[in-house]
Amino acid sequence: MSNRMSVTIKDVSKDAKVSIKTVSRVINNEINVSVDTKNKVLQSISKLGFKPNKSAQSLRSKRSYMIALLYDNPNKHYLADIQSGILKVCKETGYNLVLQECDYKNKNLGLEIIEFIRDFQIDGLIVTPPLSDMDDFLANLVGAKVDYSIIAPSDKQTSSPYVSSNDYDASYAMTNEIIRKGHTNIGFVKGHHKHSASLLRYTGFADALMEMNIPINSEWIEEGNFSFDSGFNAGLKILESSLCPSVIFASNDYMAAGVMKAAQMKGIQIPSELSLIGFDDSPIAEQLWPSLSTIRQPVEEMACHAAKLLLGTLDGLSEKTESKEFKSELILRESLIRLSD
Amino acid sequence: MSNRMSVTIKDVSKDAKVSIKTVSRVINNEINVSVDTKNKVLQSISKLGFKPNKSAQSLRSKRSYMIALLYDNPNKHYLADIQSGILKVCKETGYNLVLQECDYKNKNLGLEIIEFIRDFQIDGLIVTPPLSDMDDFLANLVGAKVDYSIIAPSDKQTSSPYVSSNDYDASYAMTNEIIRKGHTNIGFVKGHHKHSASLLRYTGFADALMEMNIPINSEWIEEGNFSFDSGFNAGLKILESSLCPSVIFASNDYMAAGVMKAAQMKGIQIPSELSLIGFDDSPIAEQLWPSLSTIRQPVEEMACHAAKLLLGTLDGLSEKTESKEFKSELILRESLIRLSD
DNA sequence: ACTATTGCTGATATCGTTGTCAAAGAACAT
DNA sequence: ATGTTCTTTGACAACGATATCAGCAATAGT
Repeated sequence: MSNRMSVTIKDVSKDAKVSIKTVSRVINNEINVSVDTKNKVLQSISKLGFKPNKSAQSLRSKRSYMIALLYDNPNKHYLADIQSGILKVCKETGYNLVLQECDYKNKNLGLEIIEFIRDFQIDGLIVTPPLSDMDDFLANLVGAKVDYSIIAPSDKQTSSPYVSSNDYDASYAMTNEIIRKGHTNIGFVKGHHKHSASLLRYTGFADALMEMNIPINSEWIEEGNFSFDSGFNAGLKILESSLCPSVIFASNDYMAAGVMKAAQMKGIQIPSELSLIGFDDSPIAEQLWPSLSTIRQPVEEMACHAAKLLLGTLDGLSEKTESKEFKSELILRESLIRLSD
Repeated sequence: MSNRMSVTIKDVSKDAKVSIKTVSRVINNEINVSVDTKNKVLQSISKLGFKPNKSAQSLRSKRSYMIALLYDNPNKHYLADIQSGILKVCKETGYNLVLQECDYKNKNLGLEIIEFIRDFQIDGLIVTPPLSDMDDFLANLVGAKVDYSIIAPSDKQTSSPYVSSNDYDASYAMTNEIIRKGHTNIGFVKGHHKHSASLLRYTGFADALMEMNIPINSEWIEEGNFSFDSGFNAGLKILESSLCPSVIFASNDYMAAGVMKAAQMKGIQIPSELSLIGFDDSPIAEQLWPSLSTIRQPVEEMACHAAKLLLGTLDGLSEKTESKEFKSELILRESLIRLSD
């Protein structure tokens, strides 16, 4: 480590000829410090290059300046985007991010997380799906007075700060786009039923069909779990139906990629014989051939906002950030074609 | 937060009827504590559910029990694997991981990282490529007496603890496999020249060809930067050569996927007209159709080991872990076929 | 028997902050 | 002039651990 003796609040107080408490007041932006003294202190701080010692602050104030990201999500790109969004805010505010992988099936998860928070004095949590959909887990947190913000909650009536996306609307809009392109035989691969997004995406799809009086063929509806393999299996099943759909809409890109592989193995040409739609605009959407039409969510921005929400409730000071719903964007690529009938 | 008053070393000392220093000795596994007192103390600790306060420990001992992962790598799967490996070790040892994204082109990176370490009292670093290949950056760390371990260093003579993989051997072995399958017209997409792995992978390839007296056609050698797009462009170039190779070996799976897309767009059938090889066994290798033959590195295990190396040097106590080279494994899938000539 | 060494223990200082509380001075009301 | 309030400031305790050093008992060495 650096062997250079570090500058403490004491050195600053000596240099500025004030008490250490006054320096502390300046650091923490407390009121009741005259402009003159404040300037004097600030000058000494920058002159000496003083940085408050986090451990001491943490010990005394019971705050660690660390927040934790809770996740149990197999989608690494999603997580990576979430992480970068949060890290951006952390960097600005001097907070630190620690990662905590969870097992959503673990019955003791609530207690374990609360213990983790107590051990490391974690200031707050950012909770991602599917944990964000587990109401009893969240209730545990509330009970222990843990601060947190939620990404993509199931229940937007929640009193907790959250960011969400318009899964329903996006799915509805994409389905309309599919119909506009002349398709009426439409398959759908649902996501994992534990994720609230799964239902929203399916409902948006189903409602759009219903409004256009297009019947749903239950042979063409399968449930996956957002993984490539589950998409592959769903694809095989659907493509073995008596009559094949002309397009399959999967609830995320990985499952769509799975469907694509299933089709290719069966010798079905994409997109000429089968159009394909994904969700999320993962990198793989662009890397497949033909490239996937999909729906882009601003995941990184959402995470950014979630972090701001959390830090806003932590520092009572900073201006309150509000919960927010983010809008998705349809991305039309090669995998969806107009049906020439 | 939990409003329950937490148990301190003082409570334990009172309960066990010893001094706080003795409790501290037990916690830290110091010598010179009699078995009797040690047991008494341990009993009180578990009875009261005492957990040492990290901030206080950190303040007094100048150790934060936090290590940082330094990265500037666009491959999110790779990073995710690295992270899980490190987290596994952290969980066992009570350390915490913080993430630090870097910009390898930043001239001040060394100084900034040293400042970061000082601010947060980070105990040590795990350095990943391409940062692990920047000798002047590493020299900075050494100069500031920062502890670190390296993943995939360029220079294995280094005195710093490292984990590496046998890139050269793996590439050599795969090339032999290609030749054994009857191919002699072989293209290669190099990786980013800043990564030491790029050279190793290429040299293994080139040496294998040379030994079999197979000439290298420079029209078929392109350089990418490990991204999908760079692979796509390299693929386009190679496939516009006067004569096409029967197989292209790319230095990672994303570039191989790019080559595949380029081939498909040109109407070249894979694998019947062109075989394809990747490197890394990223998830995409299995998700493409046809699935990619590639080389699997035990990235997560490597990261695990790197973490152990670092923590080993931090705790002088724990048994010294040694630097280690990990072996890769050839994964043969659909994208490589035997040439019927 | 006497000193030197070793093993075990505890009183107290210390790390670098923030919290408590009281005091000094300015501003205002009476 | 006097009392009351408000603003600004500092002395000192406190957070919960580890570090220092001294003391005491037990063992070893002569």
